[in-house]
Amino acid sequence: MDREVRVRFAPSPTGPLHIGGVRTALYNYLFARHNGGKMLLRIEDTDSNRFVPGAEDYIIESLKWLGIKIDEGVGHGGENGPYRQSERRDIYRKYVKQLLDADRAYIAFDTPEELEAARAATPNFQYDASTRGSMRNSLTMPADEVKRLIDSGEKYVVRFKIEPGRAVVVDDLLRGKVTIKSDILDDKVLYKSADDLPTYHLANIVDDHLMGISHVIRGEEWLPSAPLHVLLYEAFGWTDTMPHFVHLPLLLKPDGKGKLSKRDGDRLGFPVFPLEWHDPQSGNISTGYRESGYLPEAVINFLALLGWNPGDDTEIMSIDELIEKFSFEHCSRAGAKFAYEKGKWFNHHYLQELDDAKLAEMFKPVLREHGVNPDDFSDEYITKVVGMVKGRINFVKDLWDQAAFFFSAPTTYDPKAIKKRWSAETPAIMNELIDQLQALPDFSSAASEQPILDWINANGYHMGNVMNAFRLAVVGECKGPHMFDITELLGRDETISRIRTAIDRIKSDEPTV
RNA sequence: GGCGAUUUAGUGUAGUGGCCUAGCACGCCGCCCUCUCACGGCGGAAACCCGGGUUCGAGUCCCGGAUUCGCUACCA
Repeated sequence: MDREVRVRFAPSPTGPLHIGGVRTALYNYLFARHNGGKMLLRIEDTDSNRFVPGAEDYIIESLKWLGIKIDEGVGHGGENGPYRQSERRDIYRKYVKQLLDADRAYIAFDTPEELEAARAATPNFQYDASTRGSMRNSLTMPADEVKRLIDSGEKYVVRFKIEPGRAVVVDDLLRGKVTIKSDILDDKVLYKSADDLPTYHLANIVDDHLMGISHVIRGEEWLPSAPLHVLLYEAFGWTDTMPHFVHLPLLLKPDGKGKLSKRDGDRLGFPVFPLEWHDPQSGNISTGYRESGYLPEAVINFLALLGWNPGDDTEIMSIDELIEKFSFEHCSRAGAKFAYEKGKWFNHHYLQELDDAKLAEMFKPVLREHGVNPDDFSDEYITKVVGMVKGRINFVKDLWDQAAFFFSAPTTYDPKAIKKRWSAETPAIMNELIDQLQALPDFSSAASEQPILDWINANGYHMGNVMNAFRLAVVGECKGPHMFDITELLGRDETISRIRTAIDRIKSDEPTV
């Protein structure tokens, strides 16, 4: 394997990039970088019917957000272009002709209706050596008739002529040699005159060859057609430079059966696309990992481990570490259920490593969404808040649930907490507490905690009840960081004001027990 | 139906014939910490698809079955 490593990610612009496609791109990228090779991005838009505007830009932006860098290809320049298949018609035409001239392919005029009829008539109909003799093609029709039909504008396709009786071997780096009998292959359509475009199979082989691809790393759904591709390389006489194949296992539904689909994400509550997608046809909006608050490094780390491992127990890895450790030696061959719960954990982990000030910046838009103007608070204040509560979040937006009380006084009080911690004597004790707080020479957490605790003990009050009533008054419920860290940040005036409000409201709004 | 791939706890996985009384992580449960919720620390329940073989010895090798997934288009 002395050849320069060149891999490609070749999606179709038929919609947003699926998370499974992202993983394929990632493995391509990791493998290329690990071996000092190049990663190309090719857009396979040979199906004009399924083209979706915006999909191409979406793919490019997604890869960029994730940090998967493209060396060559659509949107990135390079010397082997064009990298968009719809712009390579001249090239494909030439190679189709080559196959036709060599008698390795033929022209077929059968209409979709005729094909359907043939399939209906014969149980396991397949357009191959056993049936092509009875179809309308250049093998069964006189040459001048073929020419006349073409000249008259009759639509036709070019089919690959597969000879039966051969054992075709695909050498897959992950699965070893996979052998298939050529008899079960059908005469695949390579080119359609209707839109003057090749199908995937032809375009793929021609482009991979011309672009010097050394390794074809793609999803397992391509394994069945890999023998066809091998045959195509043979027909073109390119076997000596045929790329190595790697067919990656698929991403499966977290529950149930089958491969992961967009519906699963909607149903179970997780994104299946890297970025938010606005469907141009339906107008529907699908959320993305980015918009859902995932960090790209978390998505990358999580995805990398879905079907691959470094050979030891290491789980937290930066993209550079992944590149360093990546190899197909440690790839699994079975499909992996999409363990999105673990994805959340990765995000939690990477969020903890983020600088508090950076997290605070990311929190500001969330504050605005909840009607809080972050400019009303200092960056220092928001940063401190974030530092206090970030340990309990999986997403940036979770910060609001944990820290809302730092930005506005509670307006309601958790009824269960009231029942448990707010008795008839509580208001009096809270009033005493106000006096104590007022008397504190230093309101900092470190300096205020002990005096207050001492006061509680000296009066024989119940520690849990007093502290939780205090917390209930300030926070609105029994949760949150260390009480005195909260009050230090809030300040003496705000703290006392909240206690007063609570004494007032809890007494009047909620019947005390 | 045909063809191919696949199979370790609920999930992602380690394991390349003895070091496996099967490891790690997520999730779950418990304990500790504690004014609360978390975090963290400690601990727990939980797996080699089944059946044959080969071998002194099999999660690891061979055969058969089952399972699951994919493909079976003028889609990729």
